[in-house]
Amino acid sequence: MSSRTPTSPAASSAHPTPSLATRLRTDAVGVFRGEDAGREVTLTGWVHRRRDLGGLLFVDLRDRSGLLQVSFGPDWTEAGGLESAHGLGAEDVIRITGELRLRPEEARNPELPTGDVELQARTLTLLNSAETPAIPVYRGPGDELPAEELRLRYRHLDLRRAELQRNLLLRHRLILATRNYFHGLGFLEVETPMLTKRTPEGARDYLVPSRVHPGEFYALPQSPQIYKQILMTAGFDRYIQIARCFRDEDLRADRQPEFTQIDLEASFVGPDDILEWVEGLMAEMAEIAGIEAAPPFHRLSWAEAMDRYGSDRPDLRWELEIRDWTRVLGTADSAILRGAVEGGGRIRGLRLPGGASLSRRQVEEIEAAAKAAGAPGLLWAKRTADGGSGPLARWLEESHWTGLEAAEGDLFLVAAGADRITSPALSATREAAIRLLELPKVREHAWLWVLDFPLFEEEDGEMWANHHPFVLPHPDDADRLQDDPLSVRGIAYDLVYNGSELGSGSLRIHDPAVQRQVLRILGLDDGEIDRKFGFLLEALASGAPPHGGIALGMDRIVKDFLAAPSLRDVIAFPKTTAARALFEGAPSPVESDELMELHLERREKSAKGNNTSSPEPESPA
RNA sequence: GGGGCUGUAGCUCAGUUGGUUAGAGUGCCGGUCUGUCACACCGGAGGUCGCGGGUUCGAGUCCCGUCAGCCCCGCCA
Repeated sequence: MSSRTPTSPAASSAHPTPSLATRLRTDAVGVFRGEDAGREVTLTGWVHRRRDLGGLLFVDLRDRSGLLQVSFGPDWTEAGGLESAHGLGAEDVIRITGELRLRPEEARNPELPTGDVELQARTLTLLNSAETPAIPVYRGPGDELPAEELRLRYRHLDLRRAELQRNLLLRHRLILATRNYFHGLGFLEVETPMLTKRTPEGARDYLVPSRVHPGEFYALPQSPQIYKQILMTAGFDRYIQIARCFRDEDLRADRQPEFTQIDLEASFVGPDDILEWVEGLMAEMAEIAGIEAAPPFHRLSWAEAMDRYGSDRPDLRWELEIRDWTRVLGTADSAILRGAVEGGGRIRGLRLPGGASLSRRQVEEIEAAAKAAGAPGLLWAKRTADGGSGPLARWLEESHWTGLEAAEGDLFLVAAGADRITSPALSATREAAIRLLELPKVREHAWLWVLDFPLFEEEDGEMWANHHPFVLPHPDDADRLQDDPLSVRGIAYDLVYNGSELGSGSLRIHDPAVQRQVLRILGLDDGEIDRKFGFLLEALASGAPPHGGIALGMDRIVKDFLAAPSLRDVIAFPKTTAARALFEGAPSPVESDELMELHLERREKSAKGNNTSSPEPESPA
């Protein structure tokens, strides 16, 4: 038995591919190399491409392992096989028996892993013919991909492409590695329900009507959060699940309504236990994906991240940092700057050496990004040979320029006011400036932990849990919980890779009294608390161990490791931005008797204008 | 819910200031071809210009509406 190099598209490390031989074939097509010449094989696969020279005919045979050229000719192919080979079309499914031969020296193809050999077909069997594919599987150099709508509509064809096969193979290997890794650490995989109780806060739930209980609904889980905490109280001290989660919110390129989390929780842990486990997992995953991850990862407190980068998930591939110029510029004779400082705000900004080369139009593009992030405006100035230019420059005396440590050619981008406004604006400014100036990266793979998030945030006078209501208050801050809750940090941590949030976790409250207190701060009265969280409080009161965990976004991990443009490229059957499945056509209307059984009634959507109600393919009259 | 981009042959795209019969490449069909690998060459078929309405002598092109896909804001504890 010869051990061959696997040629699957994502085989980037020594991960052995088992033989794909079956009763119908002796091998997969992509495994063959020069040393296999002389072997008698039977292979199956799809017709990828055909080159018909009349007397000679070549077919690129494809399966998930790769491509292999099959040659047909009168000297080695049975007459019947030769004749039907001329009629083969793209995506026909065939089976070929013949001998692997070294290709003539001048006819080898160095671009193909199997390019030194070809299968000389003796017999050909058409296992299934294919209609002309609606979208091509083959993609020539310079060919654009078909429209995304068509790729989703004909997903069975799009998924035949090597790129998507490679993506899903990597995904498989990462999931497998995850299970092995946590198994090795003593974690147990426990499944939790998909038909669950509606969660009172957070994202919109997908609801499932109950047939046996009129008017009542299950919810699909947004995450197994409460279940895993209950598993901790039950004594399963290390839990893991590759968990499917659902949130009925509008989509983005990095957001699908249905997604997969690596969900874990452990008892009797400190935050560093979780962080180190996850760092170890990321190191293993990164190695599989061929990217760099060297624990321990850099750590920033939430406050520091907001201060230096304006974001709770800064992209540290670039070093550019926000500076505090409150002292330096607070003396400038500008109403905006003075007002900001007098109002208790700060003056912060970015210094961009060489940034003065940007056109006014480009600087305005940066300002537009800041405004889109909620800033009323952005002040800017260029340091030039004869002083300065830009809206900010008129307020600047020479002493200000000195305080800014300005050099000729610098661009200064400044925002003034409360941090909660200027931080997001400066983060957007930072990203736009990096893009427009094409600043060089200082590293290709930036791993980061962001720690100590505030427990609460206030919006329109209401208190909200920053993460979720179960995060353990930081012990140093716990005495302020009642009087100054907004200043209380949680023992919480986010994993950030290249500016993308890959995971989020915390230690949890295990004292039912503290849990009740936090829920009260969030505005729930005791009745609501018992109704909505009674089962959790009951579990905590039964002797819950200190515990904590994290949830990592599997889809995003695969997407970011592949630098794929969209989550749709790492999910086999994704939804569109309108949450539709174009291939199978979900969601779809149901018959009214089915609705009746579920105690539901369809309400006509009130029509706009003087249109009557929308047409509905209901029961035929 | 809001903003933006896109929609023309199976696929990818062009289509000028509103003006004769809407084009190209590829795929498809037919033919020639024994070392191709984006095979080559010859010939052919293929169109509800997303859909509906309007302006106009005349609309792929202008206007209004609508549908779909994508990107963004809101939303996503």
